Amino acid sequence: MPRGRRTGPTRTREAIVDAAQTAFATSGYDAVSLRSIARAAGVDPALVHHFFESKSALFAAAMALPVDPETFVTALLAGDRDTLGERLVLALVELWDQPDGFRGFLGLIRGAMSHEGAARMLREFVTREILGRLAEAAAPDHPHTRAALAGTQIIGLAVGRKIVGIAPLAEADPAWLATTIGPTIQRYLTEPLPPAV
Amino acid sequence: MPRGRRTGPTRTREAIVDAAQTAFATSGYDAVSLRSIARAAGVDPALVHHFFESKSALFAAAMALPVDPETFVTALLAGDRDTLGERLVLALVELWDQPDGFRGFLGLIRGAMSHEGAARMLREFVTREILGRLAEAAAPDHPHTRAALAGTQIIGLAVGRKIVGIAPLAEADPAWLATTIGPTIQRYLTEPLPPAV
DNA sequence: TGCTAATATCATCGCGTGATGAATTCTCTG
DNA sequence: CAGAGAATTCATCACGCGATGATATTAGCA
Repeated sequence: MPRGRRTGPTRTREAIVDAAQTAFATSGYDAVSLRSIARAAGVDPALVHHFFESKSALFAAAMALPVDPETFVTALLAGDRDTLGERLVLALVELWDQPDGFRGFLGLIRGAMSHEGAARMLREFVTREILGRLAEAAAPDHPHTRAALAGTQIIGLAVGRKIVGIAPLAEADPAWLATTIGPTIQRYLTEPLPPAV
Repeated sequence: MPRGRRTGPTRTREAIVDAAQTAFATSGYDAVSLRSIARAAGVDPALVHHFFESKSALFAAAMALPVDPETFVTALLAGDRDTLGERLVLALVELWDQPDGFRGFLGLIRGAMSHEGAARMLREFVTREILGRLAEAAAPDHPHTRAALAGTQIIGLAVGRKIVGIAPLAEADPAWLATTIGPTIQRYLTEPLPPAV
């Protein structure tokens, strides 16, 4: 390959992030090498280091979300509060099912299993950016606890459907999942909680 | 170190499995090296290969469960069917909270994120050995679907409490979790499901 | 036009990896 | 008490890793 800068506009950085998203979402954090990302992006390995200080910096960049959480939450809150759970499940599942829809989120989940930084990102993102705001708007009391409870069901669904691939879930219709699992979320977000012990 | 077989009875194999369980539960699959396991077990790396054909064979051996599923399930089914969900959550959380209680299961979850073999083990174990049998006993229809639904909530709880460490969950009292999350499991296992689409 | 900064390649370092094979010492059976 | 087989160590292989630094080419601004 010729050395030196290519002529014309440049998309290399984007290509690297793109390849990294796919790789992290597919294989987690440790199993992915910078070299394999560079290969997938059609790029020299050293370029990855040129654009991103380290592997973990690239990981953080790749986890940037493809959907604006603000818009997402606002749209959900605009509808009927009694069906918030169902609509959240439906929206998430459809998002995950898009080929490029939520690669970042899946990578985040995978990464969180073995990487404390990713675990922190997942924790903060799920409970603060999404569920925390929904819980605050939906019920006055204990928004953090409600968000955490709903988070367990959502993470479990994501793992079961998109990562582990438990058959009845992986193939289930999104609408069916919404009517089946939605009420669980609804309960966690809005119904009275047992008193703490 | 002197070469050759040590005098006296031998516990090396167990030491290796033990160290592997801890390591896999703590860090997942890829991030764990055979050498680090050998180091933790106070053993020569080549010994690991002597006892286990490969890293993945060791992983499989390490995932062998510390609790007999048969006994576990039977005990749960002996109680009141209406509180099955609560009792299951309570039993699982208390099991996970024991220092050595469920290292294997946590490793399995972590490993499942990046390792297809582990994902298969998790899938089959959770849905067949535990939840499948509970669902069959608790409700006549769609045991597989019910087991999968309950599985999402349980995996999500395990991830949230023991891996990602979402604060309100990680510190919550087991009994409180049982009364809060138990009804979700109960619903998935026993209440009428929406018709498939 | 000329200079700087951004983009790109290449060569290489040091390290840890999983795996293998030979050598050594012990245990156990007959 | 001999010999087979199990348990253990050591030396080593080939490889892929993340990272670094030198060098070449182009873009964009003065």
